[in-house]
Amino acid sequence: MKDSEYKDIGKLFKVLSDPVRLQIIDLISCKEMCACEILEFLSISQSTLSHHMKVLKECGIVTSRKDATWVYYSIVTEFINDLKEKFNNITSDTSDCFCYTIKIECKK
Amino acid sequence: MKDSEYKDIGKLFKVLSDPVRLQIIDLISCKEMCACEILEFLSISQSTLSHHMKVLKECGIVTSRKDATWVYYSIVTEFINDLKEKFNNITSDTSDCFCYTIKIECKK
DNA sequence: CATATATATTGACAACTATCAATATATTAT
DNA sequence: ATAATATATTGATAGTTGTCAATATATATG
Repeated sequence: MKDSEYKDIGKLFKVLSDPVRLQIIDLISCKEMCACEILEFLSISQSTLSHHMKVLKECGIVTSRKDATWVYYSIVTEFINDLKEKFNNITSDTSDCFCYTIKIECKK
Repeated sequence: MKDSEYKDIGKLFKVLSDPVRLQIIDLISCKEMCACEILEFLSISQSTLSHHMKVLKECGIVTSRKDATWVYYSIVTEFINDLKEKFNNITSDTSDCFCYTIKIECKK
């Protein structure tokens, strides 16, 4: 696995490291919700929610569609599954770990 | 799911959000390694590695055993699996999502 | 005891970010 | 047109953290 891939996966985990964003994901994984509906469940300001939704969208975890004044958000399941698979890869003994491809000189 | 649970899971994802720590996990998921061996694979200082190993240990993802001057690190698989399960819970429509337990007043 | 190696800790600094109030934009209803 | 509602953007701020050099501690070896 390349350096850049660890960075990319790290960025996604960074997005998932915020408890509010985890709550949002939990909510919209049950059903599609508009921002004002999500906001009712949380105790944050509207601008903060808007910020979180932007972060979730920009990284690919969430998608949205606009209907009149409302913006409906939902989870991109394939994207999440892809991340899960990559994490499985990292946490198990797989041949594409860079410990098999990089030669090191260890004095041990 | 309680507020504190989202916080706890968020903290674990925070730990996983660093690309260097992801590399370390990838390495030691292949086989147990001592710090100096891990260091050979990475381009960071020894003190930085020590810091990362402390973070990984303190959150429960990694465990260690000391043998002479060497400290050997390995993954706590059950812990990782537990996190994966919790993430599956968050990213799917499950009855313990707080959208089912909290009553909201939405004008929609 | 002295030297070398392995690991941990401390302190400092730069970079990042979650949050809010205020404001802006867009759409609907009256 | 005006008011109300939904969402986004713009600073500003406070808190967090990854990194390194320097230092400390621990163990083995000669």
